[in-house]
Amino acid sequence: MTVYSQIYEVVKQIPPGQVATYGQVAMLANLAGKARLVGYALARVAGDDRDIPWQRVVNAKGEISYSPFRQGNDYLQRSLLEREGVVFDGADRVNLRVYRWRPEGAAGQTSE
DNA sequence: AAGGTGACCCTAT
DNA sequence: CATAGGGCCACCT
Repeated sequence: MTVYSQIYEVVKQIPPGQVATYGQVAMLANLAGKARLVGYALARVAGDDRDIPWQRVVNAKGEISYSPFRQGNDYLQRSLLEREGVVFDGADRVNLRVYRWRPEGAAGQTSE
């Protein structure tokens, strides 16, 4: 069992049509403040393990983290999300206010 | 066994 | 809003 496994477990829980930020996943995986590890962990699994919906993890801005190391997997990520119904705005970002995953009983949804 | 590496986030200017 | 700087580790060879 590794720390990364914890991250994967959290990512696996993200429901279709919704997204989570690296920081959010880190927090849920008990790694608050170590958002980078989430990215690093996913980099290790992308394209190798389909059991993990890595596509549903975006950065804090709601954007996909593009990187040359991903060899286009970043663009694929966008396609996969759009296929799930997630819509990107003119700035290539998703509205986290709408698509952000809310684990279990996440309350605090009074208005807005 | 040590070091390089790699998909981030937040605060202040 | 864009840029700059600081902090964060675990995994693989």
